[in-house]
Amino acid sequence: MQSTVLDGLNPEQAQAVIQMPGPVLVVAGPGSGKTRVLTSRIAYLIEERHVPADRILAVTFTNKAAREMRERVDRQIGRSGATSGLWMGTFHSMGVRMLRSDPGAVAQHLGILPNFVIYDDTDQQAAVKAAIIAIGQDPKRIPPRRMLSRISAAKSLLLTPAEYAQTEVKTYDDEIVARVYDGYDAYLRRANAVDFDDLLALPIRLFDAAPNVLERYQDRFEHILVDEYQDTNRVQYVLVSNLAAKHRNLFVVGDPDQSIYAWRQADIRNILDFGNDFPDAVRIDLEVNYRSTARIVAAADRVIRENTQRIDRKLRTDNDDGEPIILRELADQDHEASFIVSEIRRFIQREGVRPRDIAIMYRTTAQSRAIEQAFRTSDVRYRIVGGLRFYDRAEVKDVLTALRLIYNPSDQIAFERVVDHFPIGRGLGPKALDALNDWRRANQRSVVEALVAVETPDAVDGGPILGGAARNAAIKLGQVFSSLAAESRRLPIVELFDRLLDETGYQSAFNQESEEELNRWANVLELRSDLVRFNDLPPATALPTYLEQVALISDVDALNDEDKDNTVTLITLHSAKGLEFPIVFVTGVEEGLLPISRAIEAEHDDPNQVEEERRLFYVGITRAKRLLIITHTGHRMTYGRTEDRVPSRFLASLPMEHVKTISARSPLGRSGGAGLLDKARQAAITERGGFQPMPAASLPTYETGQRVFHPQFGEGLVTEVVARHNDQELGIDFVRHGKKRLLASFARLDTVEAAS
DNA sequence: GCGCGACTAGGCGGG
DNA sequence: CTAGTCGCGC
Repeated sequence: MQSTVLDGLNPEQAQAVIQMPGPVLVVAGPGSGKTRVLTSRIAYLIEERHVPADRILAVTFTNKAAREMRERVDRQIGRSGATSGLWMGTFHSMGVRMLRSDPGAVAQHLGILPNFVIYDDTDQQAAVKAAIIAIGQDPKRIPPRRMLSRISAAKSLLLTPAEYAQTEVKTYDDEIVARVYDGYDAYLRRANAVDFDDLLALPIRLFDAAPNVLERYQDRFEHILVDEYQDTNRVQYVLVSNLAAKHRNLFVVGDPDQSIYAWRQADIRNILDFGNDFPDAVRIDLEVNYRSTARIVAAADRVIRENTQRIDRKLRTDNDDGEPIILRELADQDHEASFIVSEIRRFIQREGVRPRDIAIMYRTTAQSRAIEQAFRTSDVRYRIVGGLRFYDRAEVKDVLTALRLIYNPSDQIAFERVVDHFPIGRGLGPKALDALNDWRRANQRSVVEALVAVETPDAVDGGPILGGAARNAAIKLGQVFSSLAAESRRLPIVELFDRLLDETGYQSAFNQESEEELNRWANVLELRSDLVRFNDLPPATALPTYLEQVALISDVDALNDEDKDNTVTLITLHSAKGLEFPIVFVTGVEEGLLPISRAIEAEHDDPNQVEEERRLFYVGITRAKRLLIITHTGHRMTYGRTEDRVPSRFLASLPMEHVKTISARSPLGRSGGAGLLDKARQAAITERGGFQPMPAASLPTYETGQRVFHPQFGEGLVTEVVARHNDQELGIDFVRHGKKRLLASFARLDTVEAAS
């Protein structure tokens, strides 16, 4: 049978598509066509093996990847809806779906009611903080952030608070973690909330308590496919191997060299030890890179080969050499930013490059600010992936949180946010909140029930006792939220939204005179139009569906495809995994940033962290298809302090025969000069106890035949040098702009040190 | 209980 | 630098 889904695949790819039954591990290098293999395999299962779509589970790293993969399979099969019934999504969306599918069992065995909400990072921190205070500790001495990552690590090992306390506590610090974990867990259960780790761990607990639920899934999922397997953690491994235990058709794809989430408890052993975990597994290597030029592939290969924790293999490609990799040193982050923007303008204007084909990558989100600034004063449009998400803006989060409280009246964090941020919460301070909270806990009621009981004391338990202003505020709040909760079951969601804003007086919190506040109000209205898409759903399901979608959305998911043609992408190296662009800038490749200082500090005890940083650089390099530009600076401002920067150690492994190096050599006349000159000036200041004019001798001198780089005209060759008192007049033949005559001191030239 | 200015501490990545 | 907390006067 000649199959169309195998057309155009190389032998290894084709084998990966058809290899079955049993476990399969595909080790797929960057650009080796792994997405294509995944979609082809799904199409093959459905079309050739006649596996019903609803008996396939495919796990992806982002929702966006799931969406795109589904579209591709549909297209490949040539029949829309061919994949309906197929489970495709992230581990987290799969987890929440499982918890929603068996509300009875979930309530009975896990004590979680069907209207549970998902806590995001901010909510989690607030809950941890409450737990720290509850055990009589000071959140300033015990940072919630640190506690949370310890708790997350414990959950990723499937340890309950009791198990953690019993087996993991060795120091006083561990003891604190154990107690905070216990309090945090209780807090979440009281609020009928789950966190991201719960979405993975709770299904497993459900399977333990109700084996029939697990069996149902085991029977159903004849084929399970997992993408980005190198970034799965212990819980995800347990989940997947449980689900695949019956049919054993587990197909995982990954690249150990692109494992960049160890900090999130991803365990590289999942992929390295796949053969031990599943002894009958077939391993297939995809090593041919179809994405990048040969120079880029060579650079990637050389960079990653320095790591010790890896499977030894060599990347290959049949692609052309392409253009040299550009390694550019700049004075500081502003110079770096303006260089990037001027290069991009040149690409767009002179070479007809589409903005969507360009990406700028960086290690930390803070680095995007300077670049964004440079874009703002240009005519080039850009978009930032990550950073402050729309849904994280204070005003948007306020309204979302209030919607959450309508849906789940036990949501303590949501309640406290409403009290703090809505006009209707005025009058309720810490004392009143304590009284409400004490009553609620003692009587096992929701926060909204506590509010209602203030006015109409419970026949059995009485009600919370509040005085004066607090009492009135609590009564009002109780009325509004209990009536909104009742309305939510019959009103279309947009009307519910309007009622919420109306009855909480939220609009009056914005000063309509101030431009900034009007802007924030506009965001609230944008949220409203976001809701319109859900307005046709039955009122009972619209709200939970919407809240869930917002909770599970990732930065990359939010990547707005509408105007992608006209925008350059600014993205962190982490978010860039899985994407590709013809032109890629990897910026800030400096010690302390890439590798990040924390990894360097830990290097002595744990070299793995620096290795992960190297993999991150590798991920960045391998995103580029045609042209790779790497930048680093001589000094950089961090927290208002300017620090000298040293080029990253990773740059040493670049194959110099494929790299064109341009280092900063900043003549007078440019603010914030770089490198040598600046150091000379620094020395002059310290030695003579004050600023001295630079001696004329330190002006850069040029010679004919020298290659130079101009921020506007690009690369050129010095053809003529005429001495002019303390300066030089230069004749330069620019590659793209022809001959120009420039004065050395004003030309802002850099020298090109190595060319190819 | 609220709103303001002063202060300090964090210092990365994200479903 | 920036966000979040503290402590004051109202």
